[in-house]
Amino acid sequence: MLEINVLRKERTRIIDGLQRKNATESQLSMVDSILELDIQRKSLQTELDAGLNKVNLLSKEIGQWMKSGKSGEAEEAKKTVALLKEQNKILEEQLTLIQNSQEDLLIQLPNIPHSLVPKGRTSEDNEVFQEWTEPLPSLPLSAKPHWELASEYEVFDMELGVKISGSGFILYRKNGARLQRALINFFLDEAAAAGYEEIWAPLLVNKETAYATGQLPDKEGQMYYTEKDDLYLIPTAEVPVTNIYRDVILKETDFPICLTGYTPCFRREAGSYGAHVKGLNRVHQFDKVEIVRIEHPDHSYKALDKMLDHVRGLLLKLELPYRILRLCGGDMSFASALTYDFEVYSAAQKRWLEVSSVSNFETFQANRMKLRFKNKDGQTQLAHTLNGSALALARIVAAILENHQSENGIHIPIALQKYFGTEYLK
RNA sequence: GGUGAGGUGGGUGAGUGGCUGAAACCAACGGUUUGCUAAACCGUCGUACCUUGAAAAGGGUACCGAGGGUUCGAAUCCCUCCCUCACCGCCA
Repeated sequence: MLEINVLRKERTRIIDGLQRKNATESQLSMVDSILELDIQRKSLQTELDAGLNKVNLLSKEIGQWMKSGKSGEAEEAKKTVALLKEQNKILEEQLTLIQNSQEDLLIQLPNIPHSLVPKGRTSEDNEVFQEWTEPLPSLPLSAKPHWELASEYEVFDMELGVKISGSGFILYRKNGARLQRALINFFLDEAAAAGYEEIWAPLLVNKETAYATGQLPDKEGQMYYTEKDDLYLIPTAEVPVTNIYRDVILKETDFPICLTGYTPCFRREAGSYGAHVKGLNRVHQFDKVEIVRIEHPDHSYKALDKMLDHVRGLLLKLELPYRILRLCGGDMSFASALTYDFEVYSAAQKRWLEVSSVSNFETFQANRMKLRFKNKDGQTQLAHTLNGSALALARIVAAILENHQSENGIHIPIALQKYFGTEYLK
C-alpha cells in the first residue's frame, strides 16, 4: 500500500509512476479521489476530536459538581453531553465511512516502479539485464522435454498426482523424490552460508497475515482456503516469513534481517491453461526455498544486488545457463518497485523458463503490515522488504533434467552430488 | 473437544468507576563519574491520527486481546468473540 503522505507530497511523481506501471484510467483518477477524501477526513477528524474533547471536559465537571452537591448544574450538563454525543456519533460514522473508502482506493494502487524499471506492457518489453554470454547448450535432436524424461527416469508421475489429488499435482518418486530433497537441502545450506536465518514456517495462515503481504484482498482467488478454520494455504514462504515482522518496530541495529525458508507453495492457478502448463511448468503445489530481507531504506538496493548474487551463485553451481531480466512496468507484480527475473534456458523446450523472481517492495508491504524502525532522529519510519526465490524446485528439476540429459543418464551438477549421492541419475 | 484460570506499555506487574496513558521494578537509550570494565547517580523512555508552529516545542483525540453495551464518565461493570496457560480426553 502506498503511503498517504507520499501521495500528498509527491502527487505528480506518483501519477507518473502509476503510468509507468500501466495503471488504468480509473486507477489514475483514484489519486485525486484519495486526496480529496483525505481533506475531508482531516476536517472531520478535527471536528470530531473537538466534540469528544467537550464531552470529556464536561464529564469532569459533572464529577466535580456531584461531589460538591451542585446537582442542578450536573443535570444540566448531562443534557448537553447527551446532545454532544449524538453529534459526535454522526461525525464518527461519517469519518469511518470516509476512512474506509479512502483505504479501499489506496489499496487498489500498485507500487511505484523504481527509475530503473523499463517502460513496457508485457513480458516482451522486459529488458535483458544480464545475458548468458557463453554459447547455449545444444542438445542432440534426440533430446527430450522433462515430462518425457520424468517417466523414463522415474522422476515423477503425473497420473498418480491426478489420481491422488487432481491435475496440477505432482507425485515425485525414487530419483525425483531424492532430487527434491537434495535440492532443498542444497538451497537451504547455501542460504545459511550467505547469512540467512532458516525458518520453518506454518503453511496455513490467517487473514491478517495474508492481507499484510498483499495476497488479500486482490489475490484471494489464487489461494486455497480452508473454510472451517478460516485459513489460507500459503502461495509462497514470503507470506509467513515476512509476517514475522508484522507490527514490529525495529532498531536500526537490527538491520539487515535475512531470512530463508523452505515451504511447499500452493496456487490455484485459476484460469491458467495451454501448452506452457505442461509438465512442471505450472503446478498447484511446488516447493521453493525463499529468501527474505528486511532492510534500512538506504541499503535496500544494495541488498537487492546481494540477493541477485546469491541466486546467480546457485544457478552457476547447478551448471545451468541463465539470464536475468529486469521486468518492465507492465510485467511487474503489483507490490514491487523493482523486479529481476532469472530464467534458465531449456535446450529441450528451446525456451527460457522463469526459475526465480527477486524484488524490492520498498515500503509497500511494510506500510500494510506496519513494519517500522526507529531512525537516528528517534522517529518511526517504514522499513523496506525484499524477497526472492532461491530457488523454485519444480522448474529447476525440469531444467536439470532437460539440460543435463546425456547418454549416461542425467548428469547431477557437482555441487549437488554430495546431496544427491551419485554423479548420474539413472 | 471438556473444565478451570487469565489476557494491562519491550518484559515483570500494580491498578475494581472520575486524581490512570496508566504506579513500581527490570530492560533499553542519553549523560555524569571512571585509567578501562563494572557499579552508582541523573535524565529519556508506547503507537496512530488531528491541530498550532519555519523549526524546536506544544495542544487535542483514540488505544489496557477484539467488537458491542451500561454510565455524565470505563483498564475497572455487563455481553459476544478471539487468544494464552493448566488439567482431562484424543493424538503424530
